[in-house]
Amino acid sequence: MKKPAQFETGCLHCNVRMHSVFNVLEADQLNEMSMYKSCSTYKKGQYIFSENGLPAGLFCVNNGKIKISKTGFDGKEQILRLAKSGDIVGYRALIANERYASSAVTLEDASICIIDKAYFFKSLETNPKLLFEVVKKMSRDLKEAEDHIVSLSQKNVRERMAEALLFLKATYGYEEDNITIDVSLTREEIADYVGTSTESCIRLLSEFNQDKIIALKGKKISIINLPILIQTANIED
Amino acid sequence: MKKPAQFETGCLHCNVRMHSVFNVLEADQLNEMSMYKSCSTYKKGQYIFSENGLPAGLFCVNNGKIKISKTGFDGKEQILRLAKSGDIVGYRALIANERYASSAVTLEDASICIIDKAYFFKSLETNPKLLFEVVKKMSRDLKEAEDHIVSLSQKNVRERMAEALLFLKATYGYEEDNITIDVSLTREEIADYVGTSTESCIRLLSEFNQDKIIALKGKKISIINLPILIQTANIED
DNA sequence: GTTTGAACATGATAAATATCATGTTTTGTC
DNA sequence: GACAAAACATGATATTTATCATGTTCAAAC
Repeated sequence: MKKPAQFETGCLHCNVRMHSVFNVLEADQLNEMSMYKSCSTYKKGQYIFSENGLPAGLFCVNNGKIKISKTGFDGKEQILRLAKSGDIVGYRALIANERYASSAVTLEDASICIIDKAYFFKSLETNPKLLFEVVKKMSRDLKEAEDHIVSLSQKNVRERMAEALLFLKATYGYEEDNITIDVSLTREEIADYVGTSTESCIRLLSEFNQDKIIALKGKKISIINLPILIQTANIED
Repeated sequence: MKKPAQFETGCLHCNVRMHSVFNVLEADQLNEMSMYKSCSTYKKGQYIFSENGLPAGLFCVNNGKIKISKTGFDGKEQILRLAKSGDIVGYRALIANERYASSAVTLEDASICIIDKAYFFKSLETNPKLLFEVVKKMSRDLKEAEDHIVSLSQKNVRERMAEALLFLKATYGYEEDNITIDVSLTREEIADYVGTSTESCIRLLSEFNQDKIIALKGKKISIINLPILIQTANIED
């Protein structure tokens, strides 16, 4: 695997800063942080960190899409979460002072910064607002995980598949055409999120396609009939 | 449902304080907190809070066992977490300033304190150590939830059932006999944690019983052959 | 102590989904 | 552009697990 290439921009001028936990920092704090961060570009499919590794800092996605997954006992992957520009990645293990319990891999070429561990901890201590931002992020992730548990436990594969497509749409949004989900995942990756076999995933996508709920073009999925998709997902509330 | 009875003890003399997030507080802080908390006793089966309710404060379990669960779209319950003496309950919604996404119900008679919301927030702001304790608790819950996701997604019911028994043992420990898990759950509740039907749960427990992995006496479950149970759970690492 | 509903139990059956097998298409690389 | 490998696709089959049906045991309330 290639070594990530380096690039540097000051945090003050970071284009995604306002959509990240660092939106609460002042200009001087951002300038200080720039001295303790380094940025790298990653090719599609590269590992940002892997299960069991020791956190050296906090990753912040500048650009690109990331999957956070965990390998089950038989080698099968489970995608736990997805990240995009402005998201912090690998924060749980860092804060808990543990080894990584999951891996992060780029879904496309990406540029990602890493903020030095010691500096980040110092920032958290001296800046309660920042800590609170991280807490809010963790709170969202926990809620999402718990919803995923209920879904895996109580819904059938068809419902979960519809839910997964809605989740992808909510996470990455549409392309310019306003119907195509702006991410390319393999059928296997979708299956690894839904918690099913690759074959079942393929079959269900084909069915949705035939039923004119979605349209397929390679790895790109367009949502043709959103109301029916929502209905298929059996969303409560 | 009966109204919980009141009782009060100073937080400074609370017997479970050192096993809670409040272990980082000083004597004067604990005395102050006593003025903003009230304690109640709950009968088995009473709701502490329910889905969609508004948090009025932080619950802290003084004594008793609690299940935190979420109702799926068809009314089926999913147990997300279990709590015991010293645990805080309902903290996620409180901190995120949201309505409860789950319900908490006592599994046995319990005494539970509630700390005033405004005071708790003030404490978090003025005491980073306390906030950090809450963060660590949330971090553990998130990790547990993610492990649960992998388990639900990749393990069969038999493996998950074995895992659930190990989880119950890890959470509540043994009774004086050193083999009986110190909690009484109905078969339905166990099924609601495992993510299976009540019938399958009953069948599997009977099997484990016949295979001399566990022993059943009413709702009490004793672990007879721990190594085999661990093996059945297919724990990685 | 009797009653009554909940919890427990077990067999039979149906449904959902995984697995296996095999073939086609797409994609990336030399 | 040829080639190899990965990804996609689909049918057949096996397995797992839920559901339905029915009966028994247990426990709380009067």
